[in-house]
Amino acid sequence: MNAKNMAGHVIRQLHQMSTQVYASHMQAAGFDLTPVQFAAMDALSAQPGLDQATIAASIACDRATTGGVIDRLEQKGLVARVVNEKDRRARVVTLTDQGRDLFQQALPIVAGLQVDILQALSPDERSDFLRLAKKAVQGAQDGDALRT
Amino acid sequence: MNAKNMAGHVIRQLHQMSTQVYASHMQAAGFDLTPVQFAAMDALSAQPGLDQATIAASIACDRATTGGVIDRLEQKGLVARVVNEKDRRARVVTLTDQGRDLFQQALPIVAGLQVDILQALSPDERSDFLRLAKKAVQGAQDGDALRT
DNA sequence: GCATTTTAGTATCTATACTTACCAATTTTG
DNA sequence: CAAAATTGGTAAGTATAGATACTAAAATGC
Repeated sequence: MNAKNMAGHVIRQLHQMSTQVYASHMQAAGFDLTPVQFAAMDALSAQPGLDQATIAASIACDRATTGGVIDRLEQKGLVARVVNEKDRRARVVTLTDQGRDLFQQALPIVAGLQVDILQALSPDERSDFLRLAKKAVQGAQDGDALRT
Repeated sequence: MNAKNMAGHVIRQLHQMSTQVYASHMQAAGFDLTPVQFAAMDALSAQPGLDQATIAASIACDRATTGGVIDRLEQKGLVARVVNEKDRRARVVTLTDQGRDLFQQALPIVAGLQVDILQALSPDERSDFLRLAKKAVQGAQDGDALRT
């Protein structure tokens, strides 16, 4: 059994390829937004005022990583962070006007590049792959692989 | 179209899950070896004396990343690095005796945990998933997604 | 055979991503 | 209600992962 054929190795390469496609498309479209930064903005667009821990759960990162992501979004002026008066440990995060605008512009680009990530697969294969991938992720969260 | 259903996001989660499963199994078995470090050792086990650029191509990392990986393996005493006298730019990397031993011990653990990464899928689904994933990676390398 | 280009490796910078440890605030418990 | 446990966020440390820029060495072109 060669390491190159192991599931973990193939998944890692898939991930690298995916971020490459994302980066090249987004750079070509003039956006300075990483995949995780976009995911955080997507979560905030759907539910404004989430705290960082809830964002972390939504984008599947831990609290420390999410803190850094929000830091960078705040530095770019795309989100605002305010201490929650009801629970002074938590910070309420919202998109700024600029953040909302940028997200709306980026959304069609990000949605459009998804097909290019799996460009080598036919439409049928793509939907098969996505179904299996989602099932694998879902099953792991229900099971014991991702214990937070 | 929710970001959570996009291919890129699902693939990122797959990757996180995969590294989690790897880390927990390897830690339980008493190994201090990351997935990429293992992949590098696998490449060196199959072809001793590779230079770093060839290792980089083999494990699908760039030269800078691979340099760091080899640094850490060298610090642990698992690989040795010598300047190639034929081409003084290149460094010939080989597994040490200790590295070879450790790799042989780790190999069955790493091979065994691959099934747990896709634990939510049936055997048929697993092989379908791996076939599609490999095709997607392969197609991207032939195409224009991963241009080195 | 010398200039140009390419290649191998390193260094630096940024961005996930996780761990552990810590502080502060809130909840739970006895 | 006070002690204990939990939770939200940050900080420090380590490991990919890539971009860019740099040095040194080798290959190529003319």
